[in-house]
Amino acid sequence: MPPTCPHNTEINCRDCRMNALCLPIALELDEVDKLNDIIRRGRPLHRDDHVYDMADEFRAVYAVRSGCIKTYSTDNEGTEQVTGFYLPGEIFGMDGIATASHISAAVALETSAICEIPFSQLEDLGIRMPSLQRYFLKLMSKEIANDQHLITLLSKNSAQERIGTLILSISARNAQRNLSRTRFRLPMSRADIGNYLGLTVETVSRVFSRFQKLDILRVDKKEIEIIDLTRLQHEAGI
Amino acid sequence: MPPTCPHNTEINCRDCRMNALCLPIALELDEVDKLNDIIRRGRPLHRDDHVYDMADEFRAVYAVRSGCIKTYSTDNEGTEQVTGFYLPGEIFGMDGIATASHISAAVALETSAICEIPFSQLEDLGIRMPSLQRYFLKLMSKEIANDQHLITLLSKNSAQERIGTLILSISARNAQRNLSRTRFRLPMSRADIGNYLGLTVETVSRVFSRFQKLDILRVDKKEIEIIDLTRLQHEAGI
DNA sequence: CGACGCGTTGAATGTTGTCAAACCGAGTGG
DNA sequence: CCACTCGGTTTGACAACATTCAACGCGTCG
Repeated sequence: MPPTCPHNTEINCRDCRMNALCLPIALELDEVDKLNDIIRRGRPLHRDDHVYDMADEFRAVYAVRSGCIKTYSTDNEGTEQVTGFYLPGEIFGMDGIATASHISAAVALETSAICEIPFSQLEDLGIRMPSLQRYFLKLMSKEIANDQHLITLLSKNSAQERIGTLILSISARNAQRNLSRTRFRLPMSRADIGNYLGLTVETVSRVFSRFQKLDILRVDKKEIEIIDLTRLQHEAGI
Repeated sequence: MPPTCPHNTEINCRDCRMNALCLPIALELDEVDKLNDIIRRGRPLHRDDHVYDMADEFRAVYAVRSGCIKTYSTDNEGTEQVTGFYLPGEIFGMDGIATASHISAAVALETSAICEIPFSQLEDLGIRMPSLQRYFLKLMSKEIANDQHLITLLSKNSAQERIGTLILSISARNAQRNLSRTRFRLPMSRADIGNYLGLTVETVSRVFSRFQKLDILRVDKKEIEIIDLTRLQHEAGI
């Protein structure tokens, strides 16, 4: 395996191809090495492997190196609420800080590699490296901002707008990683999309069909091609 | 004015009647004094006075000492999304950390007193007082948890359940401040409630009427009395 | 007094959910 | 090799809940 292969356990932050998106972006090179020293990289996760479960003790936050992680919570009646999809370069697991135990679960949607960042060590490092501390606060604040965008989406927008917005979000995040903005594979099922956006599977399916009929998207199972980006933005209300 | 009057500008954290809910809860007495030194208390805000506007430079976070603060964001078409209601003892304004400018606005719903906590000084203090740093991270994490509860509410619950849950939330937060759990005044308008919960004013009004007809609530404009708490919890899906 | 903001109520409309059926591809076992 | 199941997806018909549009009541303030 070349050193930059995302599934490689031996990789370090300095060489990781995500270091322009991930925590290292805030750090000087020597600081990156200190961060690298506390990070634990396990073997790749397979589909349906859990990173943590609801109510698990909170010990670490995580960075996605490859694949896709879904976070969700379950209420007392057992119904799931998907709270986020995390792509390479993104950090998840910050929900547990307040209560010392996770209020959501995290599961791999496909074969994924993640970096585990033990929180107590990250806190210690933050005290010695204010830029890291500040960047971590920024990350949490960004998480709040994301959640509030989702709240607005759920509160104000139609099924079509919600789904259009999600596709555009994934497209933009792919572009950040120098992947195609217009052709990609959705890592999540229709059920996950519907759950995340407060819609039924049937509605999700119908909206995909409508977008296809309107020549805005070409949809083949999970493969998506955005044919008319402008019109998709318009239908998404952007 | 007695020293504990919530509108008193001269009050300090040590004597503030909210110190069992607010940031001081994490601190030793001498640390509270250090925190107190950086806090700025302006004159009380009146209804519709803004604490900050969208896109204002992020300089501070804020604690509510009395009254009620509403946060909201506005999209490019000018439609508002209410993102939160903050009661005494609660902290708001953390949305701006990521972007250095606020992504929402904060406005007083009634005469309110707030404490301004300059963020750069809070950061400095946090480096010297790890317990403060940790508690602030907890606060942000709690904000994330709140947002995710709202996401679930919007995504999965009916109008009746959403409104019931909001009333129960305000009731519980009142109880924390040793106010009545069953009789209180809603500080926000029907429009704000609807906006927050993704419903129209008419729907909010209808649900209040239904709860009243079912002898679960007694509603008189903004005055609320919870007559049957158990049944309200049931209707709210709890 | 009249205008206005806010809240309530009614009737009609519509988007989305529910229920049911069928499809499709992948994997399994006879 | 084929029939089979199974999960995920699609489509249709119908029902339900919330929205929309409209009217009205009530209190406040100029």
